[in-house]
Amino acid sequence: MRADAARNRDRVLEAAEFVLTRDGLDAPIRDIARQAGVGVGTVYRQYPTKEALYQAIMADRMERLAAHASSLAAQAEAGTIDAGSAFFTFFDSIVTGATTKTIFADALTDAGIDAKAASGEAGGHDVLIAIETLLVQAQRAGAVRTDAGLPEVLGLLSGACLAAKQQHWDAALRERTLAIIFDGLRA
Amino acid sequence: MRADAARNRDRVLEAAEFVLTRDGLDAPIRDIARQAGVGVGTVYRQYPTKEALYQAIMADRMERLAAHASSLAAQAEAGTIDAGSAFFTFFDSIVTGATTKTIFADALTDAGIDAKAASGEAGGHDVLIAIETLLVQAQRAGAVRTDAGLPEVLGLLSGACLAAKQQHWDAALRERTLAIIFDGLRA
DNA sequence: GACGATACGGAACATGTGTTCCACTTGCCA
DNA sequence: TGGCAAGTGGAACACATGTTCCGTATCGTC
Repeated sequence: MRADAARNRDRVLEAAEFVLTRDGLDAPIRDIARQAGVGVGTVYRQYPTKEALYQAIMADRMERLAAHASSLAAQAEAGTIDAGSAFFTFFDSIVTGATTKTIFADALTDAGIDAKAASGEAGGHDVLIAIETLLVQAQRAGAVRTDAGLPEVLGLLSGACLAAKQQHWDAALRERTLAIIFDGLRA
Repeated sequence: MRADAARNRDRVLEAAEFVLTRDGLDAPIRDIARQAGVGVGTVYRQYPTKEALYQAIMADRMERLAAHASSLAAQAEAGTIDAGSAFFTFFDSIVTGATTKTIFADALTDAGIDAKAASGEAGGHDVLIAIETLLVQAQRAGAVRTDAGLPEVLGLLSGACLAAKQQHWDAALRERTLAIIFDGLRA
């Protein structure tokens, strides 16, 4: 691969993340290309379709999310933090992220749908596995009711993300609303 | 107004509700016209813009929703049913409706945004006033925590609607997820 | 039944956006 | 440095969809 091609690939990915995060999924490819300072042809050379570009960004986001969740799970396992805090902190951080980076909400929802498609055992996304780990740990620690499964938690999580996104929750409203959800989730 | 014009106006409204409910907001006007058995010109004669058509349907829906909420509020006031049940029943029926009639979720969210725009006193939509009445009654009856305001309830409500819509909740999942939210809302 | 006004249908237009294509440019290697 | 393969930019194309327009059909009245 030529040096300029590699440079452009990174610029396109960066620009796509920026623009999609700002404008949502409906952002035109032309905007992404302009942001990256390249032509649309260059974007299409890297990602054959808009869907592919979107998938690439989602995969990246999901990976980071999974890493965050795994890190919290490991700390909880080690006893550095308690499992309940780990679970609720993660939940909160996702919703907070969704408020500003609107693409988060859709991503999470997509993941949830994937989860349903591959329901039961071999859950598709790493994020989902990581979230389930946090959930189970919190339940073992007695911080979360045991009759709440992954589907319910994902429903609450993406619901909160979607509402936060569409209604533009401020920090105070987010805190109060999450407090209600968290109280419902407790054992 | 000519008789055929009046007949078509009703057919268009009916078709629009059907198609928008089935396909969501992105449904093309042509589909609505075809469903109504008229040309697009006829649709545009009744509603000068797609937005106007959407608003007309939303207004209709909101009116019915408000009527439902008011009816429950009146029953609760009269002591026929208890205020807590009235509130939670209404909440449940909205989410159930959103699962099949996907337009509900967007409508509710829009209403919520309107509410924020006209925040404070003279809340715009009748539905919101009716919901707030149900909420206050339930709080007076000791069935709902008093630190939950209308914004929080609307957030939870539209969040649940949006998640139910996008993740295609079945009845069992809806019931379990709402149980968690309701537990969080209780005093 | 005739006639004017009203309404209709759907082709045509405007616009936005995903995708392709190719003449031109640029990086790499000998 | 010269040559060519790889890469680029953006015009052009394809297509979906909101909206307008007008020749034609229909309604209501006399």
